[in-house]
Amino acid sequence: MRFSHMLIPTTKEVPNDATLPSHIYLIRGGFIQNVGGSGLYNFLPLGKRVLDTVRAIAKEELDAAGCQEVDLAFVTPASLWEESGRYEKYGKELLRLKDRKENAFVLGPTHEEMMVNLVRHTVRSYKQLPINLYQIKTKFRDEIRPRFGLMRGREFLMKDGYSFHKDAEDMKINGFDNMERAYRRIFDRLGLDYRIVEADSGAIGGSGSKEFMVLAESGEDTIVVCDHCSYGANIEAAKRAPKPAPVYADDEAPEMTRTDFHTPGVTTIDALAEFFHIDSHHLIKAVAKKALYDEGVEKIVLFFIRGNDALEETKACNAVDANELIDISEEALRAAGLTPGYMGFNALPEGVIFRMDQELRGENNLIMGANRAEYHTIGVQMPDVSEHYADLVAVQAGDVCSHCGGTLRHTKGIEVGHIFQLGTRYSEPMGATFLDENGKAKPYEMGTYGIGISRLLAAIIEQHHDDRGCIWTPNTAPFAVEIIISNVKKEAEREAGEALYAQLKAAGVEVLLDDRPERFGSKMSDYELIGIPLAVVIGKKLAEGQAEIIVREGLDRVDHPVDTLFDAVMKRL
RNA sequence: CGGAGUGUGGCGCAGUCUGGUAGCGCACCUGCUUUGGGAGCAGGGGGUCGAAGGUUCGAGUCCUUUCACUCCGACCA
Repeated sequence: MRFSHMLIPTTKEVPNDATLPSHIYLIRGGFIQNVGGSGLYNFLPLGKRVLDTVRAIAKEELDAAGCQEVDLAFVTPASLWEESGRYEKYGKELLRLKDRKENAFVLGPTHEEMMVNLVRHTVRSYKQLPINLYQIKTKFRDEIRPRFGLMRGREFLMKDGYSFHKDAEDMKINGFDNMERAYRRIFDRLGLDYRIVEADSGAIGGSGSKEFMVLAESGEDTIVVCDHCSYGANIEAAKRAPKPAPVYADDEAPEMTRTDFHTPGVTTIDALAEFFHIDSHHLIKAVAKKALYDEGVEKIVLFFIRGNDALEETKACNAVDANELIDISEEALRAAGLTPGYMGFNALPEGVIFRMDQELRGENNLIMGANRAEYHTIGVQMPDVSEHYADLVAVQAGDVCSHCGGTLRHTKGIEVGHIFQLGTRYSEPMGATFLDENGKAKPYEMGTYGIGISRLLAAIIEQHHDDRGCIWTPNTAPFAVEIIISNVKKEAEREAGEALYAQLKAAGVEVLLDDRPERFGSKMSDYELIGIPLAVVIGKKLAEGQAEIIVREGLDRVDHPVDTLFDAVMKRL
């Protein structure tokens, strides 16, 4: 391909809303173009080439793992979503629309319902199972806040796969584990440094899920990793060994008899710790939220955790089985009969539900709000009622790994893949069954598997760039090599460049020839910005029979005789 | 949705407070020179000032309404 004929609108200017390297370089390098803000992007020729490459790698590995590609309708009938119960639950990210006859549709953000519908009409017998279907298709999610370019657009290319099995064991082995292996191969081929972590199952439902996280400082997800073993988890699902009590000299661990204590003006954990001269480990923090349920039902819920812990909102949301948790104002708390700053789980007003962190179970000698103004209760003993307890807290850096006793730390990741063991979450409500060996109808055991194809372009660049631009990994680069003719008006340079270009093309190499009448500086800058792994510069050293070979990673340059350039390039590909 | 801000040629911005004939940089077009790190000179094209309404002799500027986008928090591949 000739640069002069290709639409590659590189710019010097940084788009003012772009903060991440991937966003900046993909725009500046002419890979993508923003469409009227708001998380919509056009893929220009360079971006399309990379996208197709990533897509092709995913397809190859999935097909090799026994999956079959299909292509489902993008506009999907709302009735299917009502069957699964997600029409309401999914929230505003789901773009709902009506046709001219007022029939309701949604733009598919994911396609569990569609795929179950496909299979329930076509698969009847256990003999046809397992089956694993996927598509690579544009999805639409009306994101609350699109940002970071391709990282969180509203429209994006996603591979979504679904497997159907006769029982849970087969789903785990031939579905879930098989996909984990396929995903490893895909991300390995893409050249990414990633980590597989335990994850929350979120809105899609089901149990047992893992995320593939590309490690990058700019990642939107916080992941917890162990510095000693291979444990890794999204903060939303991370576990730790119970937090040990502070170490006290001799027998100075606090002991108290239960009583209410006058604590005027002491409304924060820090103030409380200071007031009683006690480590916040022994305090109970109350975090109030409003939980939202289907059909507009709202409940006030209190979460009780240690004073030195922080609430992990996804865990908390799961603990009360809510669709969503939102913040609640102090006024609303007072209106419900609560006393901000002095809340505890004893003598709670009617209608307020609560959960306590599981690590508090069996503890005593704690201090907690007394549910009346200016009083805290000391010497609190935790009640022994199982349904009140759940895992609620965010694992903190320095906490202890529950697997090996090592130290946990936080790091940031970009979620590029997610695999779920779904079970019968969709097949059952949607009446999708097959006949088993005994002729009995059973719902399919399902797995579901996603890869953010367009997001991967951003993830690759987040991990592979320098201060000049992109550095594509060998298997993802839009071209394998770029030939830069320094000055196209010099016949000799032009001829040497054209000759090498013809040779490489004939050899089947994806090669870009920069034959533009630009100055050398702009061509080099564009090369560095676009980030093709290898370049050959035909320039002023041609007089001595030399050309220059540049490796984008590190920008190392070596001179090489022109007459053996072709072989030298081929050797480096 | 809560908080903050911005809408002016393709892109980035000034002009708005204090109303008086729309400007700068980049990009683009033409010509000449230049060609190893985003060139120089000369000439040129391109803007319903987000939208609607109002005040005024006169509105990019003042008032009202509205829309969109961006940034900081809750969603997810």
